[in-house]
Amino acid sequence: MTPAALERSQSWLGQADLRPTRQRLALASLLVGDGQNRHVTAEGLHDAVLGTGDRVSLATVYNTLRAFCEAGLMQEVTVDGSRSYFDTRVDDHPHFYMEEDGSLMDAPSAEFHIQALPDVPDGYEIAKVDVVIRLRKIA
Amino acid sequence: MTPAALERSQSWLGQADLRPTRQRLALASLLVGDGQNRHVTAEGLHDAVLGTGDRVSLATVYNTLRAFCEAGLMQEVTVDGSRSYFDTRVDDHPHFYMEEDGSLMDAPSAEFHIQALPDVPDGYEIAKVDVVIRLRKIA
DNA sequence: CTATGTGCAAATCTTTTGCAGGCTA
DNA sequence: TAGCCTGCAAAAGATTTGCACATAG
Repeated sequence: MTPAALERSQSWLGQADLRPTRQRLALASLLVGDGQNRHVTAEGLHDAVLGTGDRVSLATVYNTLRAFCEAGLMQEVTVDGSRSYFDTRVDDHPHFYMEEDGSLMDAPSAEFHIQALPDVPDGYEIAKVDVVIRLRKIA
Repeated sequence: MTPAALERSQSWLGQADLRPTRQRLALASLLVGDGQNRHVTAEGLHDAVLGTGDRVSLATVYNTLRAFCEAGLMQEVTVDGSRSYFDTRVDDHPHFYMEEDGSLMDAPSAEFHIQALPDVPDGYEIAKVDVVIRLRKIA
């Protein structure tokens, strides 16, 4: 982990008053160490952290991702019934989902626009609008 | 099951060359017996069929819903990581999801419009655009 | 009769939880 | 030191599967 990545990870955790433990720093540096947005699954992040030589249990990866979401550092994105994805970008934005390999990425939202939303039933308000654009490889 | 519901169920299965077994007819009549669209979970449909007095195993409900999807009679909708929803309406349309009780319904799509979609990465084409409008009860 | 369906129980897969021990502030 | 974290293994929940029996065409 570079010094810059360490510092980013520490301040990211600090924002949410989460203690900078070894495991959290290891995960945070993979998530925000380079300042880029990431979309990960628990399994994928676990593999990635093992790849760096750090040892973090899968249960801790799950618990930590959940803690990051509760702290508002990440958000969960539902695209595939069988797995949860976690996104380091926390505003409401559309996603591309590659059906081919199950990867998820941000769709350029500048070019995306919803012209009109349907009327919401009485007594309800919109919590969030999820847009997932499923992509298929052209044969 | 009314004669009309039976006939609708039979022709629905017939469209897809699925044999009209007792279990499939029982499920189909709950899904399309009255000509309305339905959004169900496997568990919910299983409870419903038991409520009518018919006996269908939960495994068969799962297998049958999957068969209906493969046959193009229904589509799976992903809104909640922990459960699958199945929709009898098979075109691409937006949904309302009530976070409060986990129910799913069609959003009036006439009033819904996407003005511009982001550019799709080279080599890919859009398979489907999923829009889920999450609703929260106003306090 | 033969290929399809069905039911049950067991297997799978992802995610959560209980609890004993470890570590940060 | 006190409370928060972590790891492990076990639990939990949703869905799938193997296999023997049943049934539609």
